[in-house]
Amino acid sequence: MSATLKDIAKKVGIHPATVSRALNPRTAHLVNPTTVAKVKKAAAAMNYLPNPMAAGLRTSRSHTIGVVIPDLNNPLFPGMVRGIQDTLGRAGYTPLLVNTDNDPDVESHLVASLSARRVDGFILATARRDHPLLAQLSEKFPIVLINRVSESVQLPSVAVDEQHGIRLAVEHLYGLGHREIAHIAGPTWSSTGHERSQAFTRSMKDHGLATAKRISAVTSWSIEPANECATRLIKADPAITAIVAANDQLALGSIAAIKGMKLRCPRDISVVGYNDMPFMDIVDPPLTTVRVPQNDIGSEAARLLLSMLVEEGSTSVKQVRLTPELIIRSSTTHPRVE
Amino acid sequence: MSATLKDIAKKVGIHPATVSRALNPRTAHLVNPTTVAKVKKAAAAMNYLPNPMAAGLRTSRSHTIGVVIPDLNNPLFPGMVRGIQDTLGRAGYTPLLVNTDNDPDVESHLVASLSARRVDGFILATARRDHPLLAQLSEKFPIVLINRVSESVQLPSVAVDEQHGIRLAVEHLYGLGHREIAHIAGPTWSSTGHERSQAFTRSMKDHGLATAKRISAVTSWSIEPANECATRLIKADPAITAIVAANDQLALGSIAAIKGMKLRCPRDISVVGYNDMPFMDIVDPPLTTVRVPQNDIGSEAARLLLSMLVEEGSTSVKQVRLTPELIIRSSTTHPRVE
DNA sequence: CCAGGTATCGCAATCGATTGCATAACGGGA
DNA sequence: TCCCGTTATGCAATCGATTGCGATACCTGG
Repeated sequence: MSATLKDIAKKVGIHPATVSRALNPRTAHLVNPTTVAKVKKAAAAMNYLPNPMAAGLRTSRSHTIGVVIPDLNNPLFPGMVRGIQDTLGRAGYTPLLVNTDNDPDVESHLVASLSARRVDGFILATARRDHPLLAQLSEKFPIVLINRVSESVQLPSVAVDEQHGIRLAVEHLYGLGHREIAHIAGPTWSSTGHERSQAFTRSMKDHGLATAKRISAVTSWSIEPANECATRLIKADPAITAIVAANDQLALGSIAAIKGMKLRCPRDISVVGYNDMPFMDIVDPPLTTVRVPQNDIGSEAARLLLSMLVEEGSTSVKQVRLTPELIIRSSTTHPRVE
Repeated sequence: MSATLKDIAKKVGIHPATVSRALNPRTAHLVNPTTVAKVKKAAAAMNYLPNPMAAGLRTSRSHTIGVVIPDLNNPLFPGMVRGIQDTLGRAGYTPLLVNTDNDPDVESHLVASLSARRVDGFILATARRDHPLLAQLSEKFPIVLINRVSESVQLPSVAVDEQHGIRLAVEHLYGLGHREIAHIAGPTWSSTGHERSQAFTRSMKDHGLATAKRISAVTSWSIEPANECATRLIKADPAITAIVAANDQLALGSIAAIKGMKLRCPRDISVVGYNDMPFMDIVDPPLTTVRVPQNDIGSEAARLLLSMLVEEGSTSVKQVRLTPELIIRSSTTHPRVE
């Protein structure tokens, strides 16, 4: 089928081993520059493509990275995947992408199947605050967490400065005149949900505002539960003039709740989201939200993992935090004066 | 590291070849059932995982499929990817996902890199009506096209019955009383754009409606060009009361155009989209659109490719068409009576 | 002119699973 | 009893690239 090292060797009249060395940049200095040139020409002429299985079998490195995503349909993730693919591809690595549907059983099954494929490392976006799988997995593979972090194990990660992001949201609302601000928190098992909730409390306190009974957590990152949650919150406390949602889906659910109660957003209640997923600029109303650098998270994580792959020894655990940015649109305005 | 066939063989006291046969369902009948049992138990005990590189090297099959997507950020595709992953995974295959950004150069580069990885086949969502790469690629690999089809080469494909989808849209508008209907067509280089445009003309003719100067094609599947295009169309022909857009992005662009001209959708002009991407139910206004079975397209394509992988010989080219469905929301209503 | 490098390259083993062929054991029919 | 056909298993080659080790040739300084 495709040309092999042996074919090239025969053509040039040298030994396959020399061809291998000539073609490998790391060992090319061991072979005469003129023969390197001849080999390269021959290789190009026969359009030689190295067989990764043969190389991988010998070196036991597949040049392959397992990328585990909770839900690809969540528009937050494709951006990260893009970043991962780009920088991984540039380094000669191929990502193997899988979906867990937020199901731990599915996850462990898929991780097992990726291990069977002998991936060289993992990028995981599925971390829970306390995640049993992570500890044992991190002993066998280099791992980088993205978007979320783990509290049970210290692992390399690339995430967002949640404190900063939430502060941006709160200060924006405060600046508009809001004082009665509520928070629809994400699931408590996820670090993002937890951190953003904590950050909300802190930011409010910084402004001398209380949060008692103003925080309600949802059990999944989706619209419907947020709708119910926000409805309950508003009914229990009609003084609320603004909501900080822990992500865009929850913001959309909150807006649905507001509409469902025959109120208007932002006239009656302002809403701020988090993530800035695609199309958040054209929903009704266009969502004010905290934009996270999705692409950068992905590429940064890939870079981090690649560096771990070369320098095996270093035990330092790098934990990167990227800075989010507030995107002001039309779901926020001054509180109504009555 | 991980246990090998030899390890198991030593433990059970037999030859590695026998272990291989015992573990392979296709050859297990060649070995004594009792030793099969012993081998399986030992394999499980040592939690043996076959090395796909070694197997692939010998058999020259990687159990890997290249999946080429134009743009993962387009919410249409993650659904298909899901379908592909599920049925491919069930069969022991792993998809290798790549993004081309709709750039032919990037595409050929990525396809080359997937070839180098020795994928067993391709699923391509990037087909153009006349696609030079496809012919040569299809000689070397089994290929299935999804979403789009190719006209220059007859290739297996899984797509949508565009005629039916567009007819649903036109009949819906016609039923509401619209007669002055325009079409924002997709890029002419894509089969979907072309077919939907043709289908629009045919469906209009079936109702005795003319389409002269009522069709305008855009050069990329994105919002901004559609905005300009729709603006031009409406300015040139203010009698228009409804627009059939060739996909949801174009519909969103059309709605932006309508708003930009201080008109209202659907009061002044109704708009129908195509695809039913996520969140189309919460944009402003919620979009009436033709829903395509994204998951089914993916899983059907995977099934098709898998069947091609087993029965090498058959030269029949299966071309599947799935039936779309109209989702009526709030971007369409009766035309205004003036 | 020779010893000790150094540059260049060949040899052969190796990674782990697969598979055609050979061998051995066994059972039944003539 | 002998032969032949199963059944079960072993043997060894093979896939293609990598790499430690050894061999050769050449070069330089003493």
